[in-house]
Amino acid sequence: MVVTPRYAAPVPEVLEVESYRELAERVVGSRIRAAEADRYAAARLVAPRAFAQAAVGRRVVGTGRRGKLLWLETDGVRLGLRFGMTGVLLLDGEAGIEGLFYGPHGYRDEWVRASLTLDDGRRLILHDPRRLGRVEIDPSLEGLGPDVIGLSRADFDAALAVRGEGPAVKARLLDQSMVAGIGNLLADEMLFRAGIDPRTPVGRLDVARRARLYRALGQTIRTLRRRGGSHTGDHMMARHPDGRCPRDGTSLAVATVGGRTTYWCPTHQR
DNA sequence: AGTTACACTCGGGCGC
DNA sequence: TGCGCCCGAGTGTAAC
Repeated sequence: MVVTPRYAAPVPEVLEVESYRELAERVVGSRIRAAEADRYAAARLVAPRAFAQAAVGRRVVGTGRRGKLLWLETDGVRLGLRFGMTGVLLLDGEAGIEGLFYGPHGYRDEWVRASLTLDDGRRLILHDPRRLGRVEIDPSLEGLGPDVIGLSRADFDAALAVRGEGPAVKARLLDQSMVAGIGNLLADEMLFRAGIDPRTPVGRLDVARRARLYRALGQTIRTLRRRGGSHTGDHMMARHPDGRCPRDGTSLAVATVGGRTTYWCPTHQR
């Protein structure tokens, strides 16, 4: 009954949101017959009623994504969707295709925070146990850097440019205004693969380490996308208090870096 | 400039 | 089996 994205990981980072976008592509061409958003999903960005008014009657003509922000392009407005920590996009009632929901929290009707009902009866759903997902009308792309998928070396270098030491490299990777889409898990995984201490000030990364990080970024995106999401990294299984480095067996260090819980290997990440 | 704290919000894991 | 405490993978703002 419910059609799911290719993957619904514990937390939506860019890979998950991209799979939500692919799912949303299925409604391109349909007209929105009804729209709902609860006061949380619409919080501070738009009144629930205003969201419905803006959406109803529009035809979906395309989809777009920058980092973790997804939108539906319509013949009038752009409808933005953010997924917070636990949001998943679902498509309900697609004829002939039966999906099962294997998301991290299962499915409950009361976790539907916003929905768009299409003229053919299908329903696009923002399902979110915690209420940190949001809907938005004409979301601004200001404040979002270039998308991490397919990021060029030039854009990567620009994102890492600093005067002086700058912030910890992990903080910079998580800064959505510099590169859009990297979340905590992807950041730790790419630093793990590159062999770089997440606390290293960006300005202290030499040319060789920048090159390694750029390569690791591309590898991480490609590999985890193929495996099925941002939680499928090599580093993931060791993300617990007594985790050991899958590469050399060292006990992982854990600390807050860039405001997020960070695990790294003190032996090979320097 | 950069880091930290906290707020949001609530499921899930853990300890008792 | 039940209850309460604590954490947090996303974002935004304020304060140090």
